[in-house]
Amino acid sequence: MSTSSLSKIEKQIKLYKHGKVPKELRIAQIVETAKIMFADFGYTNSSMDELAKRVKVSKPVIYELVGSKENLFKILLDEAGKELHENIQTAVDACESLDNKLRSGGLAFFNFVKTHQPLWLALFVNDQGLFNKEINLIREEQAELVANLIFSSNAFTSVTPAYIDGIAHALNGAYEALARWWFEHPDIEATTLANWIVELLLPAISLANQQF
Amino acid sequence: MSTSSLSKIEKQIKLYKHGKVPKELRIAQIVETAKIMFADFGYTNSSMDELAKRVKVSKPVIYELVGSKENLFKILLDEAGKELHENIQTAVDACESLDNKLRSGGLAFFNFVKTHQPLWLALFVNDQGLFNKEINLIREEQAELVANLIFSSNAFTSVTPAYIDGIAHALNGAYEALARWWFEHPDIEATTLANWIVELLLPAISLANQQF
DNA sequence: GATGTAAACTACTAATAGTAGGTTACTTTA
DNA sequence: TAAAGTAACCTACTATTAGTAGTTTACATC
Repeated sequence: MSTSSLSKIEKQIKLYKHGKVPKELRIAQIVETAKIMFADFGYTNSSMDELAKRVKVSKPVIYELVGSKENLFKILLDEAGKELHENIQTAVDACESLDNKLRSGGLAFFNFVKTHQPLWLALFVNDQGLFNKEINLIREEQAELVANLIFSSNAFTSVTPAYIDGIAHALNGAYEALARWWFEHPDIEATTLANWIVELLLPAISLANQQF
Repeated sequence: MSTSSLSKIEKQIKLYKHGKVPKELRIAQIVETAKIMFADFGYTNSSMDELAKRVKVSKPVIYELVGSKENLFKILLDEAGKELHENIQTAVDACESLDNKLRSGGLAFFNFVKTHQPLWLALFVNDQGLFNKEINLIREEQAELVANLIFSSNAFTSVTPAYIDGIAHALNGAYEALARWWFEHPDIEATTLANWIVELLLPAISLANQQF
């Protein structure tokens, strides 16, 4: 193991010979280590005992400094959420036209996801491994249904299978998100929601149908 | 408490005086009870001890019949997934035109979510209560960004605030879903993904701009 | 060198997923 | 109808893990 594999924080910690490290630095180390663990194992499968072991400190130190496992996760969520938001905002602001803003903002989002890979999964998707397989299977079924619907007959004939599959998943995600949003706006009718998405999609579909 | 509050399964179980109930019926009772608990408390906060207590049976019986907590959850996921899929398929098949199929399928989805309320949350969204507040906050921020982008200037001027907010969340959900899908199709470029969604949205936006 | 305090420790509790091995009520067979 | 077999169920445990009470140690300051 070369010294260069140590993070800035780890190097700073090595300077304290007898192991007593100032609060702020230790917090940074705990958060950094937890980030790795959550990304690697997910929330449930990351244990505070293991975290303490990695930080080479006893458990009460962890609890004194970050409060609880839940809170630790929230710290990381908050951090990542802020970074994500800033990235997209910057990308959007850098463009003039609406379509370029949209393209650029979307790209910033996907780049964020890519650079943070497993952490993004652990933070924003679900507890890793437990039921993702099953839920993804259901989503796959739903997406297939959507794909057959939208991309049947004459629409979108000149388009790749990957595009069809991807857009079907995207639409499915739009429905899921709208359903979650609905929980906080329960006064709205189900038919209204269904119409909203139809209105959003029909222009694109009509356009595709005209093109053949 | 009136007898009518008992489910079919509970009534059947009452017929067995000495408490020894056939396997199949006991399994049905366990699954039914677990469904209520997961919906009420979420996965993590539902304990197998409590489940055993409610079913009025010892824990090993539960484990003998359904294997594990994870498996129990998967049984419910599978059940709900199948029902959801059938509902939508039926609704789609009942219509002729594309836009009616889309409307009808969407409605079936939202109706499923509504009738199953807390169970849908527990099964498809996330472990209840833990981080939903924080994740929703981040989503709220993202949606606001999207809303400002899409619905700024002259587009969609004749539209309600609820529509704007809802569609912004839907779009945000589309991006999230596409990112998840991307994990299984890593060969695709981020710019491609960004373009896909722009292409899907631009026709609707252009149309809205023409209308004013 | 004595004193205050920040940083850390040992050794627990409580909750909970899962199990080993034994018991009880019902069924079948002679 | 008594013995044998078995399906349903039980008591009493283990292991893991989030979180805590109370104590000790290294260092700075006087």
